[in-house]
Order: sequence, then structure tokens, then C-alpha cells
Amino acid sequence: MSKFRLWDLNPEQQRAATHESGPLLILAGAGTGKTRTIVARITWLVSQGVPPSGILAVTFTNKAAREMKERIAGMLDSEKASEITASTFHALCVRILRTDADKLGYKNNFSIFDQGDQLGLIKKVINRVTSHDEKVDPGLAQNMISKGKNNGWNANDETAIGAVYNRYNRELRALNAMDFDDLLVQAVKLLDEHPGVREKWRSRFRHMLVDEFQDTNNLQLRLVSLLASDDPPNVCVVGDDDQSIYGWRGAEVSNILEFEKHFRNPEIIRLEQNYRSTNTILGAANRLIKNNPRRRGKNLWSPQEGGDPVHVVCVPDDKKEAEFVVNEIGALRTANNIPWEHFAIAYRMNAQSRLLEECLRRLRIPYRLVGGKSFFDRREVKDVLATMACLINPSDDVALLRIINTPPRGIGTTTVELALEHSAKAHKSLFETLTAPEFREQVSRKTAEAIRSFGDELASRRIRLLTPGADAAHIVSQFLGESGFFDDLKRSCKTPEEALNREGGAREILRALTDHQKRSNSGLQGFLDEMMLDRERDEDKKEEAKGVTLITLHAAKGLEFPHVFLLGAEDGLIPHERSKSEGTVDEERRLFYVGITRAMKSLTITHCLHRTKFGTAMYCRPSPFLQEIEGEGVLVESYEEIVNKPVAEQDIAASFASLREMLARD
DNA sequence: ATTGGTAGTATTTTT
DNA sequence: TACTACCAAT
Repeated sequence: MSKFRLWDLNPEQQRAATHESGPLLILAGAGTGKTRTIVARITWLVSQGVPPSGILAVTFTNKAAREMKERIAGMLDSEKASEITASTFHALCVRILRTDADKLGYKNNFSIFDQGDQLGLIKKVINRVTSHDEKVDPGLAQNMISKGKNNGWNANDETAIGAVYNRYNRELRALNAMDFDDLLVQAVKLLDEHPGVREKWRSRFRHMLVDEFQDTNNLQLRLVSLLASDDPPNVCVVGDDDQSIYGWRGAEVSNILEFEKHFRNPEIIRLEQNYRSTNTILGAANRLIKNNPRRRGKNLWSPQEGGDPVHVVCVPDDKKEAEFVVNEIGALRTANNIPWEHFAIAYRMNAQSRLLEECLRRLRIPYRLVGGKSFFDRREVKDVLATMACLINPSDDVALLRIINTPPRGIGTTTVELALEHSAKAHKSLFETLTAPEFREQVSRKTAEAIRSFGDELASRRIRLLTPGADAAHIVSQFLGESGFFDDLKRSCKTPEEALNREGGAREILRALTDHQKRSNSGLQGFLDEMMLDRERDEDKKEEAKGVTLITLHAAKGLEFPHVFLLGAEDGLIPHERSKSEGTVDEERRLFYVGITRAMKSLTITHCLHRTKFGTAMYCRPSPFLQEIEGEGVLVESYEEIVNKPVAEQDIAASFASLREMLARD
């Protein structure tokens, strides 16, 4: 018996949840109960007799997929719930490709390149194919390559970037590897060109639900189209064109704006009743987003009238801005007994978090920093993962390149360069090339010996690893220890504190592998897949941390906080200077809109007269968006007034109390 | 082969 | 300010 209850939903949500068949577009504004509606729809479908195994829910993040699974599990009995597929686009593609990639000339154990790996290969390729005068910026190239893949670019070798593109793709394939875009490209190709494979998956999924549809790119749309079997297709997409903020990453707002073009005669349902924010906040948001052309049009409303005014404060400089905001948070907390985790400070650029961190640390206020450099981007973590990848598959050239001289083993760049050249010519993996007797004749005796010893080490561990029931974590850990990895790690750190931290990072991965072995039998390969696609562990850790949230506007999408501070509302920051030259101010407006709509109870927006950029103070004009939100409930206040305002006696008493508490904690 | 110094550059980042 | 990429010295 399902726990699904229709009366928990408002009429529009109900209509969406109980839509019979054919395409369905749910335009779900911020805070309108989108996930609840999707989950309700899934439960409804099951209650109507749709087999759970025929339902596919696709999300962008592992976190979203996980949450969806959890919520489905709360609504259906566990057997049925576990049969429903809830997965990210990329994980779905990996699943499709792991069984049939050989039809495209890959081996099914292809390796997956994350952005770091990708950048590494791009740099290498640039050095190879471009002359010194036409050097391409690797970051830019990475961008172009991604766009190119999403749009089926057929590059010619005439231009520098075209040559890089082609060479990069050839090298990837030679390495039996795919980058994140390839996962989509190849999965689409597979389904497109192999009717057998296509039918296999089509017959499996009879109902598809896609979350955050405004963020889909060309390939993701094609993937959805290819998987949709029935006519009319049972494709239900949920999204909000006003929250499309990933255009620079290839997301096509047109997918949602022109949904009818891709799926005929859809039912379109708007969710406009907001359960998150006060009407004051929604008013500001609505006034802002109205200025965007090219949108479906939506007006968020809430039955909860009034609420605190939205404060707009101009502060002298970025340092004062941080102090002001942190002080406000402290005052609000003590005055109203609000826990730290009810506050979020949002900003455009990661660099803005520094002053805030300093300030919060000084006052001993707990905080969590979302985004920025990920645990998985830490050097030692990547090194350990690369070591594992090498042990599984020595032909994983990128992994091998990463660890071949980490720790230093006497196989330096000249040797590697030479081997790379040979391997490209012979179409052999780097490992094969290096260990071939004829290669060893071409290098010094010392180098040859270094290669031999490294190759032997790797091979012997590999054999042990392949033994059934092998303790992979132990083998890897032993290899790292004996090869001097940990010693080298410590040696390369400036402070003992950093050394401890780095070693901890490496150990953490080993521990994760141990955990994985306990709960899964997919082996080391399965573990690496999970690690590549999935930063769950990382996110979990961040979520555990309690305190004031520091977050970029991009990362804040989908989250909500009772009290939000939006910093740096300055012309040139948001909208970012670059967006103005690139003609993407609309997207910046949506970004600002996302920021505003995160707030439940109170919202304070600040902007500085001066901001230190690249070491020097620059004058800043307020963001034009500030004018657009002006209206009822938006209060422009002077900084001096607030700072000098007399503090109520009870607040003073409370401040002392909290101060004592903070000092006591130390 | 590895180290250290300096010069040039500078959003956002679900996978 | 801070990161990185490249070069020169050991």
C-alpha cells in the first residue's frame, strides 16, 4: 500500500503528478515543491500499475539522485523503490557504455577522465601540435573542446584549436579513455547507430523524468529523445528557465523554452506557489526577473504576506563588507537565538570568501565553505586514485603519467617524452612501450633499471590484486608505503600541519576503498568508477559541518536558508564584466535571481564603494540589478546609520553572554 | 632530474 | 594577492 496522498499537493502539483501519458513540461519556480512533485508523480505512476523497473529519473548531480532515491524509498515499499532507476546523466551513460562500448571501438573497461586529467592531456597536446607563436590557452581549449563535443564539431587541422581538438580526441581514444563529454557523446552515438542497443534500453524505460531540465545541453536532450520509446513519448521534464545559470557550460535554455519543438503537444504546468520565501522577497525576485527577455514567464507568489524588508546596504569597501555582514549575523543570532546554520553568505566569485573566512575565524564563528577546491582535486588524492588505476590497468596512460615519477623514481620528463613518442607511433600504451626491451636499449642504464624495477613492482601487485578475494586496500596501501609515496608526500610539505593534512587525504581514500570492499563486490574498478563520477563522500562531509554557509551563487542553486546575505552586488562583479562583453547579462540576472530566491525569511544585499581586485582598490558602481529590484519592501539603508545605531540593552546582555560562550569554547 | 625563482594572469564549475 | 607555468641553476 502506497503512502501517496494526493491531498498533500496543491492543484497544479496534483495535475503534474497524475498526468497520464505523453510529454509533460513542469515549469517549477524556485521553492515551489518540485522534488516533492516528481516523487509524487513516480509514486502515482507505480500506483497506476507502471512497473517500477520501467521508470527512469535523471538528475544532474549524484546528490540529487541520492536524495530522490531516499525520498522514493520513503513513499514506496523498499522492493519497488529499489527497482526504480534514479541516476545522473553521466552515470546512466557509463552504465550503457560499460556493456556495449566495444561496439564503438572502445574496450568496455575504458577509463574516465575528470577535468584535471583532461586538462593535463590538453596541455600535452598543445605542446605537441602548436608552434610557440600560436600557443592556445589550455583552459580556453578545454572550454572549446567541451562546446565542440556538445555541438558535434567537425574540426579541421587548419586552425590551432582545431588541430588541438582532433589530436586530443585521437589521443583519448588511443588511451581507451573518455572525458565527461565523451560519456554523453558516445552513449548517444551508441544508441543512435546501434538499433539493438537502443531497443534494449528503450524497452526497459517506459517513463522518463528529467530534473533541472533548463541545464540540459544538446547531447542530454538527444539522449532523452533516443531513450523515449512510446509514441507519444512519456517524457516528463521539470525545470525553471529563470534559473538557467549554466549556459557557459553548454546548457541550452532553448531546450526548455522550445520544449514543444522537441516533444509535440506537451502538457505544460506551471508551479508558481512558493513555499519558501516571504512575499517581500518574492516581490523583489519577480521585479528583477521580469527584465529578462526570452522566458516562459512566471510569477511566484506566497500566501504568507509581508515579512522583513529586503535590505540593501552600501558599504565602504570589501573588508568592511565582510565585517558588517558577520556582525549582522552575530547580532541576529544573539538577539533572536538563531543557529549559525540558518545563515548563508552568497557571492559571485570564490575569491570573495577569503575576507569572510578571516572575519569568521577571528570571531570564532563556525562556518562551512561550499565549493571551491574539492577534496578530489587535492594532489595526493588524485595520486592515490591514479595509483589504483595503474594497478588495475597499466595501460591507463594518464594515471601512469601522473604517478610515474611521484614519488621520484628516476624516470624523468625526457624519458617519458621519448616513450610517449614511441607509443604514439606504435599505437601501444605507454606502459607497454616503456617496458619493451627495445625501448630500454635507448635510454641510460640507470633509467633502464629504474623502469624495470617500477614495472616489476607494478606487475607483482597487479597479480596479487587479481587473486580472488584479494584485499585491494591493503595491497595499494603497501605499494604506496614501499614506493616511498608517503615519505615524499611529507617531504614536499612546508609545515608539519600540511603534511598531516595531506597524509590524511591519502588515507581517507584508502579507507573509502576498505568501506567499498565491505559493501560491494564490484572490486577496485567499481570503486574507481564511483570515485570518478561521484563526489558524494565529499559532499556528505561538507554537509555534516555546521555553521554559517559560505557559498557561490552558482553552488547555491537548489538550496535554501532562512537568512541570506548577498554580497558584492556591484557592476562588473554581478553582472560580471566578462558577461557584459560576452552578451550574457541575462544569465547574470538569473544568477542574481537564484541568489534572492534562496532566502526564506530575510535577505540583505550589500555592495561596496571600493573593492580590492588583484591587489589594488578599485571604485565600484552598484549593480544595475539593484535598481530593478527596487519597490515595495526593499529598503535602501545607509551603512553609517546601521553601524552607529544604538544597540538595545537586551542585545548587549545577549552579546556578552555569547561572547563568554565563545571564549569558553576555546 | 630536481629545485627554486620570477613573470604573467585573473568568473561561475552539477559530471 | 595568489597561483601556475616556464626557465635557469645545481
